[in-house]
Amino acid sequence: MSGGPRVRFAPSPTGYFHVGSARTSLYNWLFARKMGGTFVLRIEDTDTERNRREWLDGICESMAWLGLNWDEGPYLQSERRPDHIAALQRLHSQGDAYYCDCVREEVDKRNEANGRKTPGYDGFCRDRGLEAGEGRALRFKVGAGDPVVVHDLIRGDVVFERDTLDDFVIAKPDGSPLFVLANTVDDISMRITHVIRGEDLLPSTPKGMLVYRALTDAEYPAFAHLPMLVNEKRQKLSKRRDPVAIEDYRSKGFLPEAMVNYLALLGWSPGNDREILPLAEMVTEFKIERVNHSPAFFDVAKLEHFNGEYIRALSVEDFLSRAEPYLREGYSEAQHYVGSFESGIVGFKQIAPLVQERVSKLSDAWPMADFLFVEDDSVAYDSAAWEKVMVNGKVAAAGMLSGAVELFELGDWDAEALKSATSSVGEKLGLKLGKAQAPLRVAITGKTVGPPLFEAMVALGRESVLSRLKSAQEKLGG
RNA sequence: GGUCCCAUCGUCUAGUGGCCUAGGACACCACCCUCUCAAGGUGGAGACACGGGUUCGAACCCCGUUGGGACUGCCA
Repeated sequence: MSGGPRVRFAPSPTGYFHVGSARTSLYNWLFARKMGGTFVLRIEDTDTERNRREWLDGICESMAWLGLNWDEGPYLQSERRPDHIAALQRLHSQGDAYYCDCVREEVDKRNEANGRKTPGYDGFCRDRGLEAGEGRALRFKVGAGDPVVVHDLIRGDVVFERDTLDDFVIAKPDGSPLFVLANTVDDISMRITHVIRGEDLLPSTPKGMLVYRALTDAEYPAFAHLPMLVNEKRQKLSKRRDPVAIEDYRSKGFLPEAMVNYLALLGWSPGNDREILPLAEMVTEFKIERVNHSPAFFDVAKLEHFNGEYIRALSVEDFLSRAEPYLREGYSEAQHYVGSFESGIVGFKQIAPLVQERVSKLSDAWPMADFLFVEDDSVAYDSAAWEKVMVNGKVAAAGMLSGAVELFELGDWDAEALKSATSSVGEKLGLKLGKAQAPLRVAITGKTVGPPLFEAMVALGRESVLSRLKSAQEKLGG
């Protein structure tokens, strides 16, 4: 493939894969797919203090899970160090960079003494002609000249006067290249044509452009700065205080297609009133110019709704296979009272469609169906449910249980028959079906809510149901 | 403090000068459906931050104010 645009997603592996990073990655991916371009994955791991191999693996796994396949990479920025060093040397020898031995405190003190309004670096070492040495960082010389204009595909032109740009550091005293340098050098050598990234990087873009021009006459890449994702306090999502790890959403039972769909709509809309749309359609509809300017709140409630929609759209077989790992997890964490997983799953398969339309996350399946996995004498009664239905409504509950035990012994064992049997027991007690089924539900599932009761009874089998009704009777009587 | 970005219902958004008494979705409320819970259906409440311009006409264009945010690191 040549000729098409080249974009890159360039995360730094310093933690779990962030929903904001996922959104950035997705937009790059959509753009590349839409334009028939190339999507490059580049890992910016130059900060050796904070980077860890496991985070890198996490990024790759999460991207694969979301279906964001990359065409090149992952390239490790750390392995491109020779290129960066060469660029550094070239900038220095060209006179575009100089060594500086100022420390923070000195600069601050000078700025204060000079009453300088912009408290950044003051250019103290610019003309001192220092050579490389201990404690000497390399700074890029911004100098005078025309303002730097970032042509942003989303925001239009953003103008930066050069005197508002400090001479920024491009290499540490030990020679390590820093972000703006490494990032720019890599974009040049990877022939990146479109830089699509978070708005937090907008202030560093003019600096990158200066480095870019000092290193090559090639045309600048086009830039597109995506609006931030924010929390309820409208602040940039933070790994420390906000629930942002893609891994966590995955383990809670969110579907990758729902996640991608939701993320795509955070800052972009196809323009008609459609929200739920398949990936392929997002690709054809995607236009980077249509991305919003303002920050978006990551609303888990809406994500859950999307997830529910996607779960309900699954075939039953697909739902079953996707839900099974979550059932296994619930099962293994509840081992103190469960029976065999295999027998439970047999029952689950029978009511799967009924569960499917009631959950918004795959992890909701276990609490809704755990009664299928427990031994008949170990139903875990929810204490509030027992109190409300069995204790407060003791007379009705006792009547329902004994009536049901009597009727369920004989007769057809299907949902319709069980429903009418329950109705008739209820009628004798002056109870409508809604009230009548409650004690049976608690006796059988331990809860007041769950999948449709009569189908659940069928899945459980006559023997188990009778046994559970009798256990409840005993507990109630005793 | 400085530089830059942003501003439509609580939230995500549609809207690119007349189609807007501003549309959709989530959340919320009510009702219907109903064996519980969901799902579904119907209805409801709910927004153009403010002030000036420009124009026959402004949510849309310009300026200002206010508010929010990002950056301001020898992190990325």
